[in-house]
Amino acid sequence: MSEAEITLKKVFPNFSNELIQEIESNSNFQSFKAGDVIMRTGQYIKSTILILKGQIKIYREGEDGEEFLMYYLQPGQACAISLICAAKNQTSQITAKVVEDVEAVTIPLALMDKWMMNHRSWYEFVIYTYRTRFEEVLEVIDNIAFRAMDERLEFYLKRHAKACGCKEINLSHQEIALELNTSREVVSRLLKKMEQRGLVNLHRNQIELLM
Amino acid sequence: MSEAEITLKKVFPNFSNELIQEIESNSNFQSFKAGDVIMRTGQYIKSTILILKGQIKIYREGEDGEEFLMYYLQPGQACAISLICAAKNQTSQITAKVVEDVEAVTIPLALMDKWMMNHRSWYEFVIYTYRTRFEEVLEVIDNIAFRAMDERLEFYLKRHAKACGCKEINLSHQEIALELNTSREVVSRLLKKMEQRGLVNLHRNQIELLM
DNA sequence: TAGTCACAGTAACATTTGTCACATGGACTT
DNA sequence: AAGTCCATGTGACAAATGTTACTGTGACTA
Repeated sequence: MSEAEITLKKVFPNFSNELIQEIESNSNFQSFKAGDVIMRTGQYIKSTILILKGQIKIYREGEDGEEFLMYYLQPGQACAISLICAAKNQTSQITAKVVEDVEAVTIPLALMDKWMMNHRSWYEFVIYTYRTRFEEVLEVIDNIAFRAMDERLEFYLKRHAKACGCKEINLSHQEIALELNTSREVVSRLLKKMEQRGLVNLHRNQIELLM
Repeated sequence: MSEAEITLKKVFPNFSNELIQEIESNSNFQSFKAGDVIMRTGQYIKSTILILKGQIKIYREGEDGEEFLMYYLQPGQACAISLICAAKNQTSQITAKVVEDVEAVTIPLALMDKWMMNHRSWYEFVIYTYRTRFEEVLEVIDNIAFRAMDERLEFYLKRHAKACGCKEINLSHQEIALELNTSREVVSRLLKKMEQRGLVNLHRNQIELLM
């Protein structure tokens, strides 16, 4: 096995060996820097991306440039939207921005379709991806439909902590406000209340979760 | 061709003849009355449903019984969530309620999975369903994330008119409020403003769209 | 050291939305 | 006709959120 194949196997343990070989011989290994925008609303989707390392933020863009967080992509995952849209020659309805430097494999559209038929493990991966993302998006809807900003903020912080695997969140109030589509002042206000309730400790550019 | 096959072919023109035969010989034709709840949050999904006639409302349920409209299912469509969840033995995260009397075909889980591999037209149908529903859900997110209640109400009315194919919407303010997760008074207030702007005419139990 | 900048805190106010209370008016029943 | 629903209209107020304006503070730099 080549080194690339070993990496793939580690990050995507459910892929069959034949599939991994196909990926390795047909795809591009690429790197992206934090801050890069990989995909943008309205762009045509020509390929999908399998994440090997790093983190990508998927969000919906409002008319005035608001960013509304949908979910994070992490190693072992792929962008559900690109998997779906790729089926027909479609433009993206979301924006993908690199949060932590990323190493990834890009897979051309044509192959994906072929693999669905030929590789059971690819088919299962795609279905699994659809399902989990759909669920995640449903949860997002729950939050904005049924919950007030204070609960949404709590949910956001927990999700973020889970994504980075630690209790210290290094974001400014401004950045959080953007992702929740509210204003910095509101975030400050609510965080202050959370601090009074003993749920967080606030520092400069850092929020320490106590939950 | 049997009568059932002719109906299927008419409502699902893209299905291959072999697929239609398989559906006809393996599935149950069922009817549901308006008001029936076909699927409920937390229930196990054992089958999916292809709609032949009528209309079904898919919504998300809040903790206190709020109903938040996701989308409508119509003839020629299937529930994306059931297609997805069916892959693994999964509980439903949405509720499906019949709006207009429905005739439908229920398809057991096991067959769906088999057909994905054997029938190209089924595979394409499933992928298409995923994609369009995902897009619809993204639009819903846009609405609640970026828009205020007045815009959401307008959007809701337009969508409803489109679904029923007419300009008269026969819903009470109370029903609309439920689906937008707000209160009747707010809906009344906003509708009144819309009437003043010449966008609608208000009658008892009916809203006439002028847009 | 002084200046600058980004981040955070906060008071005051505006706006939107939710809630309560009550009125009106049509449709239907008795 | 009187009574009873139900849908709707509306004023008054409460609560949540958005906005404006200003302050303080730590970090960095000229």
